[in-house]
Amino acid sequence: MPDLKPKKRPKQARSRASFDAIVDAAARLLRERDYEALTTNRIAEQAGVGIATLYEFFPNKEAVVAELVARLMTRVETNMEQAFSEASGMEPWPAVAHMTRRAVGSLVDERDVFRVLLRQVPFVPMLPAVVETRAALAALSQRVRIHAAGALDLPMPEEDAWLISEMLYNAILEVAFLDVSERKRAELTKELARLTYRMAVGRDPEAG
Amino acid sequence: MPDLKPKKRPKQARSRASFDAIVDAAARLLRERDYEALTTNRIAEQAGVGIATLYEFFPNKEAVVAELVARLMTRVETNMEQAFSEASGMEPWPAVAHMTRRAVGSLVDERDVFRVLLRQVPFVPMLPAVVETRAALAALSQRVRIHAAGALDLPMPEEDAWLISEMLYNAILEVAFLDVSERKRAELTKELARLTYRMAVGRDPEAG
DNA sequence: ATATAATCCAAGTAATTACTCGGAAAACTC
DNA sequence: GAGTTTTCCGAGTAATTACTTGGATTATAT
Repeated sequence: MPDLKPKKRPKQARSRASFDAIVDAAARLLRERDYEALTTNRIAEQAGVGIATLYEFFPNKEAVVAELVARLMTRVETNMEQAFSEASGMEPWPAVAHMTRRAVGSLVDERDVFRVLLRQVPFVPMLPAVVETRAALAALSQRVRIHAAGALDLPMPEEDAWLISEMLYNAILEVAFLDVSERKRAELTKELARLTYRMAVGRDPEAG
Repeated sequence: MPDLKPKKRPKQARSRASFDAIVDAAARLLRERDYEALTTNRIAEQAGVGIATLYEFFPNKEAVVAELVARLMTRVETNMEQAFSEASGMEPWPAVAHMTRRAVGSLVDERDVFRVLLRQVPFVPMLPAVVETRAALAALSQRVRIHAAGALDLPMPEEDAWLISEMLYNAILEVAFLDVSERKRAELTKELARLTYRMAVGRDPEAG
């Protein structure tokens, strides 16, 4: 694995602009092409800086991608933490619906970038920012299961929570990546929350 | 998209061996390295044939990968069809458990290859063989839902079936990819089947 | 046996890649 | 304003890539 940290943080306003332009350019390129087409020379060109300027701040191509992922994920994390605290006062079913909605919502704007990063770039799913966000989803499903224990509890609490969070995570991605109207996406998101609740609790949220 | 069909099928035994050696070599390389490291020259070298021999049968690198995917997926499809017919006489819950077990089982042997192909190679998830197998999973979840209608039916049958199959598909992959004992994998697989049943039917398979 | 078709291949090519070099220009420090 | 640090960059490089060429070798057909 190559070094994924920027080799130098910009210290002046001018270079901070270059640094940001490089990261933004990488995102812009991923919006329109595959990861395969993402080259350092193209990033620099798109960013309007010389290729040597890119290597002034990043040790290699992967570090640029890692920085982009970090930026995207902090937005997602902020969103999720906020949603989590909002949901803390809710009943289990509205809480799950709310969290699911926010999770999908925090991905849709940049869905093309997320799709390439999370589904094509080998090292991205292993990045701390991504791993931590997935862990938060596992915590959520644990919490729902405890708060609203079903008629029959699940026999393997940890494993089931892990499975539920894996399924939820992947389905959130799929729903966010879909190219449908926002109305349709909202419907699918609600159904996804319902299915998650069914898994965790063992009965439908609208059942007696 | 490049042409994914082999440019020429081998007609003699000698060339059939070369053809197979090329596909096998690609699989062998993917077992140990990323897709990025899969090059035509390396494939030919691993296969013990000249690079020009590879291009005698395949128009490009992607066609080799597509042929490998086709071979891997026919084995999965055969497995699934057999499992499907076996499950046709069963009650819904044993049927789901059986199908899930077979799905995971048909991936584990080549999990390293499947992981790279399905999670890193952009065009593989769109290949007909893969799309068709996923469609079969959607049909399964539909069937379970109808056969064992829950206390409260799902409000959006098609969308819910799609969501369930997406979640099941991804979870099957995750469970198959895990590096755990076969005993642990069997436990996880059963729990996955249970969660799927909960989603589709709205109650636990062991509940009254 | 001869002609035809299938199979093989090592060396080579053109393009692309990630990344470096050597130094100029601009911005801070005192 | 002299000196120091930061920022910038385009030309260049070494390595790697997918793929071609031109022909040799082997099998099949008649």
